[in-house]
Amino acid sequence: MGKLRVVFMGTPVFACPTLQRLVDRGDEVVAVVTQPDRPKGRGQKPVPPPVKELAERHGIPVLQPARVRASEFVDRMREIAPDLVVVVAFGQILPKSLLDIPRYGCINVHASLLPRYRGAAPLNWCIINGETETGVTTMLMDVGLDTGDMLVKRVTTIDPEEDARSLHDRLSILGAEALEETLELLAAGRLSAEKQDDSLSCYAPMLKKEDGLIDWNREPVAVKNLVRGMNPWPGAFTCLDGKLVKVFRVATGGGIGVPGTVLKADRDGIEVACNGGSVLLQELQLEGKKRLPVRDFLAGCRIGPGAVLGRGN
RNA sequence: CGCGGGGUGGAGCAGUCUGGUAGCUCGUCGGGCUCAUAACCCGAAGGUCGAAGGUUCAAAUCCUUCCCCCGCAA
Repeated sequence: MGKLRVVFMGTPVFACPTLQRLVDRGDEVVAVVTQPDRPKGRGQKPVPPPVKELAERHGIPVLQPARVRASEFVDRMREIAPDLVVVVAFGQILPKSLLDIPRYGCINVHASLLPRYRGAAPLNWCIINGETETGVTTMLMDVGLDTGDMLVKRVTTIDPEEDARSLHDRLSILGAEALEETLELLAAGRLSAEKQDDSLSCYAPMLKKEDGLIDWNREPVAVKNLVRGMNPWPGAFTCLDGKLVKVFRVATGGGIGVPGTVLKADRDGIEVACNGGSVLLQELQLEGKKRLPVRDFLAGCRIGPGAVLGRGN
């Protein structure tokens, strides 16, 4: 098999290691497709996606269609005529007309062990649900959402203290490795596809802001999993005096009290009662303020036993 | 021009509306107590109040411009 003409489609940081791997391998990446520059952050200035910046550093032509379904874009892809399309966290659904273009199809790197956690935010939901194991799966894309036949899997364990940032970084590397293995198998003619068992599937929808609201009526470990799974983005949160407080790190404790009530506040953390135990807030951020370790947080913000979190807003 | 909060000793904050000696909780350093300590007691050092200009007898505080940080929204 000769050198493949590859088109890479991806958008956020998660996709970068895989693109970088393709470049390092010497694959012929003839174009990179990514989402349009979008207004971001304060000031709403349009910001280029991380994949675009990486592609430009390597001198790869970048396409940023608002809608990949648009016929102009599909036509453009037909002109480019790639042998293979690699998709990692692109952010748009590919229509059949596009999937049919490359001879070897469209291969997607997905951040879960399919068929579990299909969808946009698999790694966050894995942590939130307290999974102890996850991984990445490459698949031959079809028109469904993450329903394509599976090619290569890589498994990894989730440390009980690990948060979404750490898992994100690890899985983005694992994804690059899984894709590389997939391409090697493809080149060797030994790539085999396995159908997904739909009865075992579950979905991991895009995170919404309100998913981060801490429910103090849940068990300590559930609260901790939420905090881990939402760190660093979008962040688990609660309310104090009508103000938003983001919570980035907690430990579980054994204190008993009315859920949401502060039991004590010292250098070890702000201990908050929940269902059947307590949680110690160790890193938090008050609305409009900086993210702080609990020690610094308490230096300026007087909060003591009896205060109640989660009311208001 | 998307909306809003903020920049005050090393950290986090109060003080700004109603101009008039720079304050709190910590940390640091020195001393004391203690079997001991992250605990307690005594003492000390450390700040051109984000920057520049303006008003005033007098500006952290009022006015103007700029820089930086953060929450919301995307």
